[in-house]
Amino acid sequence: MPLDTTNDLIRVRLDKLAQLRAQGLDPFAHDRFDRSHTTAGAVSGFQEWETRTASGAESGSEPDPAPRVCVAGRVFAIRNMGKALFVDLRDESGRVQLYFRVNHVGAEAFARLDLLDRGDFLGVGGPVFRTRTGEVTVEVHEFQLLAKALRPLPMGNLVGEEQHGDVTDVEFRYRQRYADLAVHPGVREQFRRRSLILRGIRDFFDQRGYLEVETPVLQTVAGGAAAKPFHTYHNELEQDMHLRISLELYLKRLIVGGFEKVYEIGRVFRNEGVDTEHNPEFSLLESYEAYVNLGAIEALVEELLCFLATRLYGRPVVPFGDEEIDLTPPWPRLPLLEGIRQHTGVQPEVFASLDGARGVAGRLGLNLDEAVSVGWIVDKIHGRYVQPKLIRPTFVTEFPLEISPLAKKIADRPHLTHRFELYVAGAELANAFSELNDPLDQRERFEAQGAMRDGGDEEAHPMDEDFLRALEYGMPPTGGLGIGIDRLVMLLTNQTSIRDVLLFPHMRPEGRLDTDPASGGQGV
RNA sequence: GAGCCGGUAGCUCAGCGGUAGAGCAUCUCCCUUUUAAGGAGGGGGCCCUGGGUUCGAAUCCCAGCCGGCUCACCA
Repeated sequence: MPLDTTNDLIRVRLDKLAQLRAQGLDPFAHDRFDRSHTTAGAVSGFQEWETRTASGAESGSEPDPAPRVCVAGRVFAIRNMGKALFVDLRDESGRVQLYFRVNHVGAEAFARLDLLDRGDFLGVGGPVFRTRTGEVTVEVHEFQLLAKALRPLPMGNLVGEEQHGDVTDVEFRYRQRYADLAVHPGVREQFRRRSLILRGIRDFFDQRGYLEVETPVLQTVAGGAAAKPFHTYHNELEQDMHLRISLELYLKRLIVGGFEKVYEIGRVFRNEGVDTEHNPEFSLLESYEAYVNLGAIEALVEELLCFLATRLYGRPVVPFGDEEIDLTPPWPRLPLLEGIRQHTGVQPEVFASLDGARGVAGRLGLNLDEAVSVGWIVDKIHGRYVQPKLIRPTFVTEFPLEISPLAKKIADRPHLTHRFELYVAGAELANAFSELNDPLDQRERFEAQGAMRDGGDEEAHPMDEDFLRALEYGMPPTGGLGIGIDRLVMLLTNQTSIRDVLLFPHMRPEGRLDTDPASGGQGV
């Protein structure tokens, strides 16, 4: 939305900017400000000086002068007392109060403070003292306006750590995250924790000798998951391309190539709906390790979650609403059909035939339009009746073959696969297989998926000849893991909406922001 | 995709057929250590958009846009 110069609040700010420039004081001309302290550092430094001089007075030694500081930040509140003026200044570290007085800065400079607005960036210098009301405060002797805010920030009143009359409109906060972040230290903290989790994941895998790699985002065959891809086009090559929907197939190519432990944290794109648990682009962690089976991957996930929770909370327990979830291993293993038996009373034998499965699905009130296979039905029943009950971490195991085209068969029950999905807090958090490394079997699976694709299943796995060629060179037995990072961050930070763990969640375009397509304004 | 709820000043919200409101913010004036908020006075609106009903619509009706929640689906 272009700057509305008819708006009073904005016009006043533009006017003040013009006045500053007329005085040769363009705030946007500054390209640096040397800080001696952060705001929090200025306060703590002063408090240390206080205790030092208090003990110095007891021993009768000469007192140090009060510390002088240079601090910079955004102005959050201005309290004008006539010939004195107080400002709340905030930076990333916290806040400090500023005290301006005519005879400290001079009448001319003091008058210039009329041109200061909430939201402006200010750099100041002067000694620190404690006011009569006990607040540690910088007595400003010099100041520079470092940048002007032409728009008023969406904030209510702020005094100390309290904030009143805050912006609560979630649409505003997601669309204008910059303003949300500027005004809400708690939101910045949320994303700092996300970063900490990412750092933790890397530390975890690096400590275990895994190699972090990067694989293509632009692909001609987008596979490795059941999802619809985004389409794009390479002009020069005149080639249709897809954005990747998973990392799987390229990472397994690397296992073929002789890397024995690899992982990637990457953005993937799925052309599907948007809600509190889904964003069209999201971050996925996948790891592959040669010569290990599913049991090793279970142990790996148990360790990873405990490691991350302990980093954040000091113990392997995460908050969940007003309660807590204990992540201490071992976590229970629950075969898929056993979970369904426990929560619906339907016996596993019923799923021996498609007709039996369809009958149960109908009785349970499921929409059968797409019920093309037993596996599909089992998955739906699980999603609806079992998954929401799995609050404590649970490995659901023994997935049907037809919904697991990349997982090894269980030798004595070839309709099932060596696969688990991890559920915590009623949400799927991880998906892992003993990776199918038999290229002949893999080709049959792809062909079966192709038949489903021909049958109208847009999410059936596409044939990938290059991947098959890689398997044909030989891939060792391998354990693979996938974890949705955003869901993981939601779990670890007790958030119920994926938008609150994404800095810039996907939103429909704002009507009036629409640019002329001919001018090429909007990307993607 | 369906149902329900919402969109009014920079922010938070009230108003729900009869001149567009409040608090904070903003502007002017007074005040040299204030603390959500000293005192006095002033300005500020495409009431989401487009149709309709009506003497008259922010308010009622229809369609649409954007968002939230629930459900269906995908991680």
